[in-house]
Amino acid sequence: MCATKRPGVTRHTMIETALRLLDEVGLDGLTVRRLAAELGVQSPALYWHIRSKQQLLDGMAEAIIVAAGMGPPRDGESWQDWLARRARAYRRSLLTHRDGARIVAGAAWLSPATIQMFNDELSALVDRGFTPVLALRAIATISQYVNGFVLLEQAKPREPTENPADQLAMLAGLLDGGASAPLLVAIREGGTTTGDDAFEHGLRTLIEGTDATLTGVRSS
Amino acid sequence: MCATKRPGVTRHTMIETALRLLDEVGLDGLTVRRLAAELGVQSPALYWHIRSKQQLLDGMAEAIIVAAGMGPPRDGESWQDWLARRARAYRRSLLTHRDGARIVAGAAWLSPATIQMFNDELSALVDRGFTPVLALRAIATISQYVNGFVLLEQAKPREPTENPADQLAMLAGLLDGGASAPLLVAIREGGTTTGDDAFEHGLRTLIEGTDATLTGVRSS
DNA sequence: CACGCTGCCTTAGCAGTGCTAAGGATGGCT
DNA sequence: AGCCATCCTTAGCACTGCTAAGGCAGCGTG
Repeated sequence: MCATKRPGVTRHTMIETALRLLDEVGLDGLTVRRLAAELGVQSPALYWHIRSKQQLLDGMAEAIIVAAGMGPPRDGESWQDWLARRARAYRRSLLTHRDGARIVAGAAWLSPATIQMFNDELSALVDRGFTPVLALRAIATISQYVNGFVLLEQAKPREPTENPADQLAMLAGLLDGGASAPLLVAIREGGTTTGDDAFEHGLRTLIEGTDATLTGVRSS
Repeated sequence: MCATKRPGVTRHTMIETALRLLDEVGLDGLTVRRLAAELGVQSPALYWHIRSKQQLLDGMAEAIIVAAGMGPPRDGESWQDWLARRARAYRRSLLTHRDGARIVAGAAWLSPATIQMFNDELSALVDRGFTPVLALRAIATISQYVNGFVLLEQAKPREPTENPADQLAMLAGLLDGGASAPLLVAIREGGTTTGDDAFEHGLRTLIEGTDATLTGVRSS
């Protein structure tokens, strides 16, 4: 296998170049013609290597997932630490490329290797006291959270939100409680719905909740 | 305000019709021309009422959010019950329309009324012992989870997944542990990553985690 | 050596997209 | 009656993903 004879462009270079191009122009600007130009060929040439653009996007999604380097926990690592590390790695990988979350959200991933890895991860959780169903749901829930989180995080600011201070003032005029409205207080005290702090909060919440569920199951 | 003179099509009817059309043709099939035809006009006529298609999608997103009927808790409702009810209502509303999650995920919502409601919700949580930042993050985290969950839930099955049993058998051949691979056991025991049960699991996890965080803050 | 065959790429073009420009019709107001 | 704002039309631009058909290299075989 892996018999790359000597074509100027392969599936692999396509995906690599597409991911690089993605950071420049964003998902909406990533057209087949633009990618072809970047590869030094005409656009229909790409359809020799892929069946459709969606197939290319699927490949990019898998590359992003693989790049996260997830997998079973290390020796001696608690499942809490591992799940947190895994979630952070996943988010990092999504954030690495512009619109990364949108790409994996719109893909029908599931390469055999990914499934195998997923299964290994479940095994690790089962070894640590999870039932198979609980393990599946724990990982799925966290993944769904990370996906949803980064998706909002990468949502383009529709209008470059002029001055943040102005915006706060506008909110104060709008809301009932004036400057003491909880939303304003929260924002003033550094509360955000994106960024590392907000992510860590949600992640901690999920892991603590999983912990509660797990001990509940054990004691029953 | 509300001076609808007598145009054949208004912003409101556009959004309503677009949502109905969405269920038929999906987000990818929802074109301006198709919508115009549905309204009995030519496509450029719509641009008298909206500046761009994205603006239409934003309107649809807000309609979906408003239709969820969220808002502050009822009298005597615990914050746990309320957050759960809110999350379920949100998911229901997203599921009501095909590709609903994709639409709200791609929108820059935030109408003044929505912000006001959001602020009221924070107030309710603050009344029940949350700090403003904690309240903001609790609601944001849950919303992000719901969004991510339904997004995957509504992801189109790329190929209509022939026979489920065949697929299970194929997985069994693929995975290391054979038929006893944790992933297979989980699936066989009714574990899914979409559907009501999976959703309730993640929701419970999040609320229990929030509970833990809250009591942790209180006791410190 | 000439042949044909396969792999990779080209040119040309189709159907469809969001959106704009310019003008026509219809009504209410002065 | 005349004007003007409102709402819709026709025509068309630049662009999209994708297909059809052909060309041109390099290979193995007669």
